[in-house]
Amino acid sequence: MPVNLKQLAELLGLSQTTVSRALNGYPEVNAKTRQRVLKAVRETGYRPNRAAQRLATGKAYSIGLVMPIASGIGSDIHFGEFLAGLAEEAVKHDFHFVLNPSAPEDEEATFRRLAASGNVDALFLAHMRSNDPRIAILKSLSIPFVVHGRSIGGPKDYPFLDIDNTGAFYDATRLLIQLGHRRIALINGQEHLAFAIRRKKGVTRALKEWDLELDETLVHHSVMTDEYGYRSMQRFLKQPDPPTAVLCSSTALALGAVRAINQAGLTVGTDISIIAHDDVLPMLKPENFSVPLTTTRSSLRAAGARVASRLIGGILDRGAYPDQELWRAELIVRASTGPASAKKINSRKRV
Amino acid sequence: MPVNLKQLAELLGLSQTTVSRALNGYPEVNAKTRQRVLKAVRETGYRPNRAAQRLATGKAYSIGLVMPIASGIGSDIHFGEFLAGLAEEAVKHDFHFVLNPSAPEDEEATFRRLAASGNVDALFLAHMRSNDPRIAILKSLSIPFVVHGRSIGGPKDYPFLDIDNTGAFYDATRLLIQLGHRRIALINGQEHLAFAIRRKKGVTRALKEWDLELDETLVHHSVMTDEYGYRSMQRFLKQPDPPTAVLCSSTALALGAVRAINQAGLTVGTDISIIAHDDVLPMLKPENFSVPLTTTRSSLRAAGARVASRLIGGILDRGAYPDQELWRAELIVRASTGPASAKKINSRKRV
DNA sequence: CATTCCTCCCAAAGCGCTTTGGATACCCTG
DNA sequence: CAGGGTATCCAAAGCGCTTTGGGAGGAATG
Repeated sequence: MPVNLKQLAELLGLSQTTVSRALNGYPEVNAKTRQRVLKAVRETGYRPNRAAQRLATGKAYSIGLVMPIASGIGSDIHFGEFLAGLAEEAVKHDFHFVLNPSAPEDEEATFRRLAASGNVDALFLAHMRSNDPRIAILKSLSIPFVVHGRSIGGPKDYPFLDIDNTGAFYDATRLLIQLGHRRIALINGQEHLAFAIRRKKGVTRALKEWDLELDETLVHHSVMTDEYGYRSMQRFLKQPDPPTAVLCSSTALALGAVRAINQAGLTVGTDISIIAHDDVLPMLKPENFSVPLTTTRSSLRAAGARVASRLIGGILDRGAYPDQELWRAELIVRASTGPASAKKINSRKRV
Repeated sequence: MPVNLKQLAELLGLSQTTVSRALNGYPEVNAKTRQRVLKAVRETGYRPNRAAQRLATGKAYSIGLVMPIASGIGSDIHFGEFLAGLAEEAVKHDFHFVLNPSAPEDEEATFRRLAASGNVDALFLAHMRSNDPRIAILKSLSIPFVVHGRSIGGPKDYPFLDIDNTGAFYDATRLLIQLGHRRIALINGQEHLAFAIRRKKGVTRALKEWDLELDETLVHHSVMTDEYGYRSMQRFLKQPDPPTAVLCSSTALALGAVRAINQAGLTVGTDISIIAHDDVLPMLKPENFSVPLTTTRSSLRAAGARVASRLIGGILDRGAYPDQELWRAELIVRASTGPASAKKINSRKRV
């Protein structure tokens, strides 16, 4: 038997209007009265009825999530982690989700349906590609949205939260170069994804500053699972002139890469250096690697929470959030990076 | 400018009452009238306002999801797949989700809060353990729920959807035994999870029928990732008397196991047989393995959809669903199973 | 023919909140 | 002391649906 606004108002000897206004921060209510109201709320445990608020305000108090069910995305470990961040924040504000599993070819229709339904106040978007067409669609539907990541090319006037992928991989590459590495490999995410393109750009840029060039045979793109990390590294090591250092776009990839390295009889950090991007997945901590991993770190869950904050803030029009945010990833040096070994790697394999 | 009930009623020259009843399947409305109403709905594209329905009925039209954020569960690939099934069905009925990320120790509090909030009509529960305490909690909160999986021990009178894990692994083991295998290994999910316990039981039972015993050194429990499959298999192969067949609790585990097998210079299907449980993950199809995988198959996404159906059906009290369902997994024989090789496996390694 | 019983429909009262459009009292100006 | 602000509060009208409590009309019953 939760108490409702009417009862609360009676209890206080006030009108519903005043109580409502006190709670929603309107100015035309005496400070003392507001305190009384707040106190009564605490004592009675009053919680406004969301259904009634929805009806009265026309807001849905929920955010739409188009869940990609394409191969290797929806079931991706990163998705769950980001979602946890989103949900963590949403639950604080009593926001709901409308989860829409959707194949890539149906996405546009899904957006339209969702926008027209009035069931969501805002949408969230991820897995940006270059010239991603979804941004234009969402704009034309004039429904608020926040993108996680950034497209490449096309208009830039849309709200997003991204990390500085170029910068992160530039920094990482720079570190490797300073340690004397010249043959640097990259095990990256899928080629069409914006973050992967930017990370590669970061590597290229750093190399160019030292008059080095990125060897395309030392770049692999794939779904970011441990298995592909293993395969890629294995193939790199088989090359006539294998890399002395490798950058991985995720700790999962790094896990596989490390295994391939060990299996080749090499040691991470001395024979070959490795830096991974760390999304701070609870199940895959870089400090727990047999050789603790040097990483560029940025919490995916924190990003999820922040996106949720911005979406919710926008809906409640509380507080002014920046429209575009670019988070800088931290470069954290651990034991997996060391000076380029003089020893020729392939010679080892012939033992 | 969506049309609402009032306008629709005016358009039809009927009262809101009658239109509402026509739409909600009440008997006291003439069949012809109902047809007229339905036709008008189609033409106008009328969709009842969910917020208003919520308020009027007191139902939330949404289901609560306690998302485990414990290590290796929330970010599990299987979670995403199940969730996609849930959402797929929910979206058809315009149901929302309340996602609650929660650490295991906070789960009880989360349940209470959720039940008291009135924000959800029903809850969904998964990752059953033996004597899982959460069932009793949910019962005491008297909120409808459906469990995916089943506890082991404790009262059995709660609604669930499970697959016959014991049966599936019994069948699989039987097949292996019939093919002449005697040393059979099991790479299983985490030890405390009910499905893993049951699968092991299935193996044990089948072996016992042939007067064989499950060698505990041939059983590994772990998070079901490709990496652990690899590690487990590697260790099995190093044993003095390695298995000639192995059962994997997921295709991800099998992926790793296959790699270990190949790496040892052995061939799947001839030197060593392998059967995996297949949750039908779009990114990991058993038929696409280098040697197509024999599996026990049961779609996780279908299970998600079914659980959603039952939850939603229960809320709308439409249709009678069985309270407890046990799905039988299909045993699908492909090329990864063959007669036990006469060749001693370890001898190969010494070449 | 009077009565009862269906069948089919309607008016109106909520559900619990927000918001509009005043009121009232008090304080300042000039 | 009249006129104009200002600060603070309230009554009531929705939001769009469901549901209660009839009520009219015709068929069936006695």
